[in-house]
Amino acid sequence: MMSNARTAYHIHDHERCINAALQLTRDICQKNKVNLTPTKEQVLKLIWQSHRPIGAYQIQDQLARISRKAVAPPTVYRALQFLTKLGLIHKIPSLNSFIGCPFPNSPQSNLFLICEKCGNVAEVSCRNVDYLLQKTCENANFNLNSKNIELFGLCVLCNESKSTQKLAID
Amino acid sequence: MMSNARTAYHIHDHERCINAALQLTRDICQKNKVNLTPTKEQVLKLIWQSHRPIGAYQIQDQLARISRKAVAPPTVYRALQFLTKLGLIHKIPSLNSFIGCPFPNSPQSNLFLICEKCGNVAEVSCRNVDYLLQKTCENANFNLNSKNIELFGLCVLCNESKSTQKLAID
DNA sequence: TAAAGTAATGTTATATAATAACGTTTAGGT
DNA sequence: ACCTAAACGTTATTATATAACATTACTTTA
Repeated sequence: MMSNARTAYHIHDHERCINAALQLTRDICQKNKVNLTPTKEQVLKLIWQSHRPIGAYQIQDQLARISRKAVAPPTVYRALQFLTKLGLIHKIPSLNSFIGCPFPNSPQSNLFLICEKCGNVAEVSCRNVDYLLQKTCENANFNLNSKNIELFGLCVLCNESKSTQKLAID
Repeated sequence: MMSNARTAYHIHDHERCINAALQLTRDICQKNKVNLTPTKEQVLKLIWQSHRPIGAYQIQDQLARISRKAVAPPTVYRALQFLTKLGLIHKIPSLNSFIGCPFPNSPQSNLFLICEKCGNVAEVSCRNVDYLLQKTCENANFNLNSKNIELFGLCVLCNESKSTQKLAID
């Protein structure tokens, strides 16, 4: 089982998360012979600025601020599509927003642990879950291709300080 | 394990699905002492017209046609919220659309088997999956509240006739 | 190096999905 | 008949996403 729940839900050196993601991204782009343009890299960085998923239009705003010029939605959505195809980011459909993938090379598909209080999302990659879901689908004669698994609840920190903590906002 | 995959993905007497859903709905509304108004019942029927999820604006169109007058989005969304709260329908976030719940009384949360070809969706309620996900969350110190599990693939029929079948549209 | 090709980006418009805010109607209860 | 609360209507707006086409920039090869 792989998971970034330990870092995502605790105080940590987030620069390391960002750098790791960037490095992985560059590797993967090179392997796939695709071009990581400045805009795309900037979008990736914006997504990785925290462990909270970010919406396309928030990205648009921030990108416009950084680049000091107007940015239209297609620019953002193109970058999002590019990064999604490579497995570098994921869309969380129930939140209409996007999060960086901590282990884009993982063969398993991923669960999202979505903290309803602080908004942070951790990703878990688990063979047992994959196996059981595969079996469940076979029972139903369903030929499984892909999954989106969103689990909502409270992360460690928010759970410990249920009443005192507020929704963390940048 | 409960599942409506057998009916959802096969030719069947769909009137029975509709009637069962209506009966359950009336029971549940009575139990909860809430009022199933004609509009809400009509929306439920529209959602249950097939095993394919339907969007809010499709519901709007059809509702307007049936009632022979203009229907605004809030009317639809109110009905959707009402039915969702009672567990009678589910939103499938990745499709921005809504599907009737075949067993609203089930204590487990549900998996959606989404056929990417015909668009039909079956629901599966499975204790093992629930248990394993609960355990997985405990490992991550995550206090699980609710889930959205969307599985994409091919249903029996579409899988058997991969090349011949088209996307079924009403 | 000029021309052609292709990848990336810009631009404008529009489609699609959801909600806010407030006014009106209507169905019981007294 | 009158009051109240729930349901519904209405208008406007916000949020999310994509279509279609123009332009730029980079590459490659004649």
